[in-house]
Amino acid sequence: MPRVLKKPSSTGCSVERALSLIDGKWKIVILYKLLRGTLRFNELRRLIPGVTQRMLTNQLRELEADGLIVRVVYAQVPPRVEYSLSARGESLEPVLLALKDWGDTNLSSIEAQAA
Amino acid sequence: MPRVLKKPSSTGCSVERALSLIDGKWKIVILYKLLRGTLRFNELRRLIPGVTQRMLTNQLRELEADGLIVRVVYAQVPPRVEYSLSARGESLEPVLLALKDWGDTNLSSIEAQAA
DNA sequence: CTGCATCCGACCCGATACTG
DNA sequence: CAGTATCGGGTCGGATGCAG
Repeated sequence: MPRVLKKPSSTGCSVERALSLIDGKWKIVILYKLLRGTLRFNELRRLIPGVTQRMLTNQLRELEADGLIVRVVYAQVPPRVEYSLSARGESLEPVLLALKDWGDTNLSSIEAQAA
Repeated sequence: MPRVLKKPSSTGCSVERALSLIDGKWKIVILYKLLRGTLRFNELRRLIPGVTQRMLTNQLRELEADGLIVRVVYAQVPPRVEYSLSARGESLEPVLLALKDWGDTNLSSIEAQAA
C-alpha cells in the first residue's frame, strides 16, 4: 500500500494547512453527512450519490487518520461498521454549516449564471 | 485549451455543489487572501508560497468564470492586473473565517497527534 | 456487509521556455 | 509584469474481482 506522503503540508498559513485536512473529493460531504449522527458504511454510500466504494473507503481512512472521525467495528456476522464524528470533527460544524448556508443562498443564482 | 467538463456537478446536495465551486488546490487560499483587498498577480504569488504561476493562473480563471472574483486589466506598460472579490466572493467570508478559526484552534493539536 | 488488490486511463500540476 | 505553450510524470479515481 502506498499510503505515502501526500501531504507535505506546513506549506503556509493556517487556512492552507487546515485545508489539507479536508481536501479530497468527498471529505467535506462525508463530514457533513455525519453531522446528523452515526452512519454505517453503506448508509454513507447511499447518502452520497456518485462516490465509489473505493473512494469512500479511502476518504474515511484519511479522515480517521487525521482524527476527525471515529470508526467502530462490531465483531459480528454480518459485519457492522459505524462511523461518527470525533470531538475534533464536530468542531468543524461551524465551517460545514457556513458552507451549506452559503450554498443555499448563492447556488441558484450562480448556476443560473453559469448556464 | 481543453477547459472541458471537469465538473459534471449537480451530483447531489447543496454542500456538494457548493464544494465544486471552491475545490481545487488553491482556490480557498486565494479567496482568503483576497478578503483583505485587491491584489495584483505577483502579490498573490508571493502571498501563497508553493503555488506555481501556471496554477495561480488556472485557479484565478476558474474563480473568475464562477463569478467569485473580478479581474481588472489596466492597458499600460508594464501590464497591471488586479484581482478582487466579487460580491459573491465576499459572501464566502463567513466560510473562510470559520475555516481559519477552526485551523487556529485545532491545527496545533492535530499536527502534534499526527506526528 | 464491509472491505482490500489490481489494472489502467485521465487529469492534475510542476518545470521550463517563450510572448506582448 | 502577467501571462501562454508544451512536455511529461505522478496521482487520482473508476471498474472489476476477491475475501472475511
